[in-house]
Amino acid sequence: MGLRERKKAKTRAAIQRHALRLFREQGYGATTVDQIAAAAEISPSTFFRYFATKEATALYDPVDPVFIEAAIGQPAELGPIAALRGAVRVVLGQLSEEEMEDVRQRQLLVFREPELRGAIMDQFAEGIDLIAGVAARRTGRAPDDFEARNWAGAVVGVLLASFARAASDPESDYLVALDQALVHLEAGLPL
Amino acid sequence: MGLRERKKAKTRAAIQRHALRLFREQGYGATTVDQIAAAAEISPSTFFRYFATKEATALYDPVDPVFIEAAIGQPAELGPIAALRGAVRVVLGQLSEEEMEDVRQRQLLVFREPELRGAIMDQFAEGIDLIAGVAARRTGRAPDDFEARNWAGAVVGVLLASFARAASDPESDYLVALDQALVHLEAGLPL
DNA sequence: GAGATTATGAGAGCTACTCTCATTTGGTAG
DNA sequence: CTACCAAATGAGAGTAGCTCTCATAATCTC
Repeated sequence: MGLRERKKAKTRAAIQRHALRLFREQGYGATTVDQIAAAAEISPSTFFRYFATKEATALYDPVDPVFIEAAIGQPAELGPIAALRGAVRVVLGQLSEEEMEDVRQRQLLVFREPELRGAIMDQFAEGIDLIAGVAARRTGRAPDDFEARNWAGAVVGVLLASFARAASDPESDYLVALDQALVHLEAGLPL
Repeated sequence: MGLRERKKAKTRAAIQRHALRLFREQGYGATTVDQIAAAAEISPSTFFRYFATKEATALYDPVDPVFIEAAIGQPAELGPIAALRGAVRVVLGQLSEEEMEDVRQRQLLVFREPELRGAIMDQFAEGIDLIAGVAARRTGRAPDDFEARNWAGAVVGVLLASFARAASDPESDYLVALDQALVHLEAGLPL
């Protein structure tokens, strides 16, 4: 990696770090792009070269692709839910205490700020596609199989409910809740 | 209802009608609030007195509250999924051909435009609360019961997946797909 | 019909975001 | 080391969503 690439990565990280700090300190809406740019010591023009929107600074999550990899890499004999649970365990196990906290902070922020909540949707729409794909492959179905997509919708919905709950109750251990949610789903969601 | 109220309702409807028409004709992003205001023959200021955001003109759905009413009003002996399916049947049965088409058009629009897709999230977050509440009442649980909320998350996720599918495949009969999705969910989502 | 409410329009102002162009900086070939 | 090319940056102008204020006009109440 040349100097150029390293500098870009550093600039990107600095923008996000300052952005998240400012969001936490003074709220998302009250923070302007100009403030973020000033804090990161770049021009406002440059800000938009790194992040297409202000939202994106809060939404960009380097963990996501890693998680998908892990889900695909789970042993083939596992059912799709077991594979997801395994992936969660593997990925979160690799994160340092500090990284975990960053992930959690960003999730809470995104779920609490109405302006950001909206943007989750796109990620979840992608999530359905990805999870349906993983499930279809594991059960030998076509990638656009109706039941696989339906199932993926339920998985994403369940995760969503867990995140929403975690955001409104910061005390809860959201990893435990998330795992319970998947177990309940695996059992066919009895009520 | 006095003249004032009637006029307001008419203005509101006119704004939405013109907005949706313009969105369809030239796309959501390419339509400015000024254009909508001009088409509805009001000032741009007045536009924002009726709709807080441009998005809201596309999202406001008079059918939603009716649907919740119908779900609550279903016979008590039905399971929660059966109650939802019944509510869908009842509500859509009451709509005229034209109203159905309006509802469908707006749903497609919202799911197709990335800028709008985001805003669905808030509605779905509310949806989880509402559906969890209905389910909890029907099964004699606390309103914030973990499993009821988890189940509601799955329901919402499944609906989401159906809508997304319908938006990308306009030929499909999305009412049938929606019902199938609920049946599959009721069966515990076997894969 | 007079006075209190409420809806409206005009316009100024803020901020997210886009685009263009000149300048600087990093990589590379001779 | 120099000369050149490509990429990164900053400055600034412009668009559009959205807010706020204030004056005017329409509706409601008595």
